[in-house]
Amino acid sequence: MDFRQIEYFIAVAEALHFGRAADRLQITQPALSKQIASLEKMLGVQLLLRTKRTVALTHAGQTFLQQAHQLLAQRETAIQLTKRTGCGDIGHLSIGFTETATQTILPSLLRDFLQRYPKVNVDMIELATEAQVIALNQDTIDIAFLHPPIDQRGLQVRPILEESFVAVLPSHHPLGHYKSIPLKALADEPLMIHPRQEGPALYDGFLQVCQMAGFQPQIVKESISLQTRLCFVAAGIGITFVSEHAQFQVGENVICRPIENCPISLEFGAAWRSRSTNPTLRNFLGSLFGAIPADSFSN
Amino acid sequence: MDFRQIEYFIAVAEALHFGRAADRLQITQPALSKQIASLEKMLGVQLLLRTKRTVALTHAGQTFLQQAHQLLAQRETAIQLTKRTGCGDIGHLSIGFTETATQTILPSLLRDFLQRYPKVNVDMIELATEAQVIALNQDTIDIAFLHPPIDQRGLQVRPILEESFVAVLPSHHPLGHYKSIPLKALADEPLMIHPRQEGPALYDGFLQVCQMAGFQPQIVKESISLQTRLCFVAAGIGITFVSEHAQFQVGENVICRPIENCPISLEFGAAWRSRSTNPTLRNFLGSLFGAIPADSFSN
DNA sequence: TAGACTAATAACTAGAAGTTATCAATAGCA
DNA sequence: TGCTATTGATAACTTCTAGTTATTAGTCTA
Repeated sequence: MDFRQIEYFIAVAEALHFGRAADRLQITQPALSKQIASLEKMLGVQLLLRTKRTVALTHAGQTFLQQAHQLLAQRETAIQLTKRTGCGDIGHLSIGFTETATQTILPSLLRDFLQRYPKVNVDMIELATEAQVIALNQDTIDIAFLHPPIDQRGLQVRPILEESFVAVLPSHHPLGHYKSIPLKALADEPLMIHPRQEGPALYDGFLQVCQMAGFQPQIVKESISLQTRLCFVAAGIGITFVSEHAQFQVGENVICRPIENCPISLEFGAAWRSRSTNPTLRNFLGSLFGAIPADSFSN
Repeated sequence: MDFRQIEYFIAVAEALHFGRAADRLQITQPALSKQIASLEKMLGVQLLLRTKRTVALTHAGQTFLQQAHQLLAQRETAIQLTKRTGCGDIGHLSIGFTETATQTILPSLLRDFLQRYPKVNVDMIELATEAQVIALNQDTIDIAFLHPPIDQRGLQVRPILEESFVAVLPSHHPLGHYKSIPLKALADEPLMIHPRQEGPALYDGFLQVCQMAGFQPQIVKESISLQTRLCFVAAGIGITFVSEHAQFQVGENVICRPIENCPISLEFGAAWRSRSTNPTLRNFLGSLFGAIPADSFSN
């Protein structure tokens, strides 16, 4: 039994006339008669009651007609689902991200993407940069929003923005008088920073900048949690740093000031597997960059 | 897209190897490659990622694989439903019947039939003989249990049993002394009987038998309801008749006695359309008669 | 770097589906 | 009653599609 016979049977069952059904199918009547006969033979059941003048459905024919319609409908569904999966209209996209993403591009990006592709099932997983690289290589996420540099083997990386940092001081700290704090003014201040392993590039970069300015920073506390560090600042224990995008969420009793001539910054970018075959990723990159970047999927 | 391509794709998707899939399908590898290529072309989507050494499913291919399995399953369902409808394993049977049927064959017949054909949806409609003949001709019932004679045009009729009647007397009526009442003894008794239009054959037959015995019966009441007539009997108003099958349900204060040499009887039989195409009817006749009667469906 | 492996391609063959011509049975009509 | 139009089945033939064999072109492994 193939779809040809199913379509032919529906035509005969609806016309109840072999000649007219054949016309509708753009074939000749003997071809139709033969196909219906072979369908009946295959099923071992008579579907049509033919006299020399009339055609009628048997009970089995009525049952088969209903099933035939269902089969055609399901074929159409299968075709549409497959096509739409192929072009990324339907599918699954796993996004890894750091906090920076939620403070910058991710909200509007997601809104745009889901407005254009509402049937895509999006998963969001907050992960540190290192964990995202692992997740990309394990194919558990399709795209990562992270802080380069990273091991790029098999990955495409594109910069999105560069974050500069501002100093966070206790409200009444003397350095608060500066509109923008000279870097050297931090030489004698107790500083709090994130642990090196949570972001070695930024950590090392900061130390290097201080050395170039001629001093060794006094790091009194290393804490991964920005919230913890902000508490210590509010308590007057020291000074910390926050990305410029987060400076309006630092809370009470502290103030933010830019640092003069400070080239410390944190790269922020997107990365994905060069060999990714997820069609929704292509569309997501379109939403992200306005167009799909050249060589997005070359090795 | 036909079922051949669907089966071929499933084989490749499961083997992830064109050569081995072709072996399993008992065709050669180029034939398989061509069919898959034409399926992809028809869908406008790549289903498989081929390198010169490996084959893998794309996301669209995974979607299609799932749909493909569903399509094959539904084809199988369609075939089975149609076959089972054709042989009467599945279907719908409407049975018309009179009270006699429920008092005699119908309970055990239905039990047997439904035990053998549990998927058949049986409708039971209690109708008078005349109404059943109309219902048969309108195809609203498939088989009738009724009281011949009827207009047999286009119908097959088979006798099932012949009901004889017993007299119902008040408990202390003098005729109660007879073990079996002579017909002539009813000559002077007030009799109650059903209205002629509710069963003309039986009504006329009774009058004829009395005339042949040399008297004109005194009919004092005509009531369709047996219950009404039994009440009047219990009240001593007269005598009525009940089919022998119903004589143990007549209730209090009345007694039943056979009538001697009384050839009044009510035929009871089954009727169905000669041209019926309902396969469940064939099986029902098998349960009813032990075998399907010869010429059941000839004109 | 040679050889094994694997999917694609090309040319050819076989089989299934379609076409034309015709038949046989029936219904409607004169 | 006989004539004609209608309609599905059948037979013989043609066309198109699926399958076969032989070969090619990349890859991976030893």
